Amino acid sequence: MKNNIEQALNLIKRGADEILVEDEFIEKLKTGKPLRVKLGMDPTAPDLHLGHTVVLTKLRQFQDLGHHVMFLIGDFTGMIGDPTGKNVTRQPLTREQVADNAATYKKQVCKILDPKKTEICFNSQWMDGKSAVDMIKLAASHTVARMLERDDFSKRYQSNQPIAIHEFMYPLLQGWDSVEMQADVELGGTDQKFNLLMGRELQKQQGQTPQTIITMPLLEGTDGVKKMSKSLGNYIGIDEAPDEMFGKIMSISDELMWRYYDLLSLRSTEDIAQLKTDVANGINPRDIKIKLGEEIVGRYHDEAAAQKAHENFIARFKQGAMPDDMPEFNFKAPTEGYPIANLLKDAELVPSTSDAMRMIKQGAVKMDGEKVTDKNLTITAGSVSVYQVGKRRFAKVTIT
RNA sequence: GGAGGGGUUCCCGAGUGGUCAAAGGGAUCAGACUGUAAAUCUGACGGCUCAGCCUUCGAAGGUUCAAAUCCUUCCCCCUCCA
Repeated sequence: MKNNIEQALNLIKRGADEILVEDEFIEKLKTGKPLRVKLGMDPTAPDLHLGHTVVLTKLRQFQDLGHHVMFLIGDFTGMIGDPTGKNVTRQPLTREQVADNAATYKKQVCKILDPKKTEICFNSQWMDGKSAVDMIKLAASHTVARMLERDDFSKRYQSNQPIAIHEFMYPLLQGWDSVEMQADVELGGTDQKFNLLMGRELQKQQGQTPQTIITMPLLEGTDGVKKMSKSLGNYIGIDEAPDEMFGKIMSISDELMWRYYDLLSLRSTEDIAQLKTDVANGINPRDIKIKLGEEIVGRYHDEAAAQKAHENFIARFKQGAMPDDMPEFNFKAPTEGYPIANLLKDAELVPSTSDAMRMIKQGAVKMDGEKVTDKNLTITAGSVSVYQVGKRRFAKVTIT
């Protein structure tokens, strides 16, 4: 029994940034009762990438350990918007936007969590019924000075950026959710620490045992340095096509792969340790990365898609095969023929004819598998060929 | 309100009248190699009807044979003081 707890603790701690308070958490585990584990998300942009799934994966691990998982969709708080201090006060979402996003969220989240074992909550459920008096009571529970401890509030305050009064309510409301949900554990990103701690405070005030908070680090993007984000273009979206997803995972460095294993894989900690040993003993890290790729693609698509993505990858990059399907184009040639540079540009293989010229110079362009060396080449009507730029860009072009 | 600093090609950042399509780094792309779309090395990296031409250095004007660099006005950011 003691061993079980240790194993569970190890799994939970894997990749986690902080567990507050760990001793309390161990005590909770020792009771053997399923813990009520909370994760809240704002239904803002429902376009998830792997970075967002780090906390969800942790939640899934809890689920697998037999705990009760509650996924909270902050449809009420979403109308305020977590004041992340990105710079200015956020535009509140409308009810409709929130409802739309919430539905998308639910669908995507079920790819990671076991839907049958997941309780989905909406905080409008208890917040809508709150009176003005309740709200004032809640607001009275903490001081402005305490709120200003929050990093982004203090930064904004110091730099004379506006902080609307209602933004102070956000952490309180999030904390109140924990009270309503009687959470034993709450997960969040490292940036959520303040809000998570607020839950502990409010729970204590209400005579509940304060929740354990577990913060998860921000996942590095495919570049291995900056955090994964859409705007940096280093993300892997969970809606991406299998081949693309698999390829992107294969493109991460061998080093970063272990980070992804820790934070995204549902494999046991022992299993991962074994993989590390294997690599140390000379197994090609590529093969270990393939396993990761298959797991991830399998989760967001299915087993067959994962298998196929793997095969396609091997075929294309190891054996230089062409992909099964590629974009097709139909162009009308002028009498003197279609200049190759324009063809490549029009087929969206390169962004400009200048780039096409460069690619030809660098020997990156192939027409039906033959390297193109003449940049003044023109294609005459009646030609149907496959054009390739680099290893990854293909297009089938018919000239009429 | 006062004083000062700054806006350069995707990002950071050099560049104070011609040798500037603009150093260097990052990102990206390509080639080689390989163990992979890892790592490493090499190269490319504004556009075009591409050995030539055209357009860029916050915006608009101006000086000059010649301006990212000088002048004028405007817009925007930052630091310090009040």
